[in-house]
Amino acid sequence: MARGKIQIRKIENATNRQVTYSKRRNGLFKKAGELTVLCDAKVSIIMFSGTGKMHEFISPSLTTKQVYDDYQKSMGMDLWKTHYERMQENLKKLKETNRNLRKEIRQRMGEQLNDLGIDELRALEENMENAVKVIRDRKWRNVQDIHRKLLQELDARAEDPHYGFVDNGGDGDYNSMIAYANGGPRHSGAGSDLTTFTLLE
Amino acid sequence: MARGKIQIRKIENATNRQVTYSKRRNGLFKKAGELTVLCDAKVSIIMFSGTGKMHEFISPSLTTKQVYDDYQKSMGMDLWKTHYERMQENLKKLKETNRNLRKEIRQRMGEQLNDLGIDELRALEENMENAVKVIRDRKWRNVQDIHRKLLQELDARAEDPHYGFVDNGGDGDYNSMIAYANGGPRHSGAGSDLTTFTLLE
DNA sequence: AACTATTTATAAGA
DNA sequence: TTCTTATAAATAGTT
Repeated sequence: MARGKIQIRKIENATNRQVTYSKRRNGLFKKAGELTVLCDAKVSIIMFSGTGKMHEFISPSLTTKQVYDDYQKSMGMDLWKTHYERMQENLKKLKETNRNLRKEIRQRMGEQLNDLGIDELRALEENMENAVKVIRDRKWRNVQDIHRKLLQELDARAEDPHYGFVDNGGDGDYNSMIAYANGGPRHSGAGSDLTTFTLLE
Repeated sequence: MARGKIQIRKIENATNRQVTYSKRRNGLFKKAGELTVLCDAKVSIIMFSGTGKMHEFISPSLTTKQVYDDYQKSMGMDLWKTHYERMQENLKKLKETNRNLRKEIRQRMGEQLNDLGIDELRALEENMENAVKVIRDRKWRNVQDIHRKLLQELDARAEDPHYGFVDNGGDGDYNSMIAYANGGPRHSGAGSDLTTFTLLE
């Protein structure tokens, strides 16, 4: 467009190409600025040179992110936004659920009972008593399993001439095992060894 | 830029403004296309007219999303990605926590005890027995509150000549209240009225 | 949408 | 990079 017409095809000389890029970039941005003012329009230009350098134009009082969000809305492809919003809702629900679960556990530990009416207290008591029965029963079944295995072990030793059968005075593995299952060494103080049931953070 | 110079300020006549927008938009896009070819560059233009209509230019073999992703990378302002990733991690943690809380509640209801060893079973049993005591105690304090209020009410009636004192045969409010608190009408079947303690979805 | 007088952009050279 | 300038291109106002 001056001192001779040029063909619109890639400029082979790298230096010329770079110079032309620079000049025309300025021209483009100037035009974009004029368009913004003359026609009350919003323009965003992002460009990368052949060497990867980035340049941008953005109409005053706008941000590129804003333009891109509007662009997505305009395209109906605000995929990202809906995804994001759905996620945020999900997060809120999960936190709420979490609070409720923690509250229920606290109540089942005998704390924070103020919110409960008498009906609810009675229902909770009954439910927990039943559960304790189940747990106690399970505990005893465990003990019996251990007992049975222990006897088998002892039988095996008795039948195997490799092992000598030793009577250690009635306080052998079996009895101590039962004692342990039935209570074991109690810890002092209010703190329990209930590590499994510590509230999670 | 022809038939007279113009000032670069908003064109007041709406029709003229619209026409100029259209013409200059074409000019801008043409320049962008030439720049793309001549300089081996990548250009993305997004623009909105004053009336909100969107138009875009994008160098061939590119997508606008691609350009904006590159833009973010170039700016180091991967605002969304970190935000998004943080959110996703948060979500994962909450779900995990939730699973653990549910499991603990199930165990406290006497279900899913298989994962527990004998020590844990014993600790759980003890913990729950203590909790049941607290709950039972709280229940009785509630009953006593109700009792006390009832007596006050009856006293008030007795002292107020407006109310006649009626002996309804020993099965009045007080006794039925106590009976209710102490067990009340039981529901048949396995289903309980434990609505408060239903696991949340 | 076309025309065209002018203004503007810019290629090549310094 | 910037300046210069001849010339190509864009476009404001008009039809």
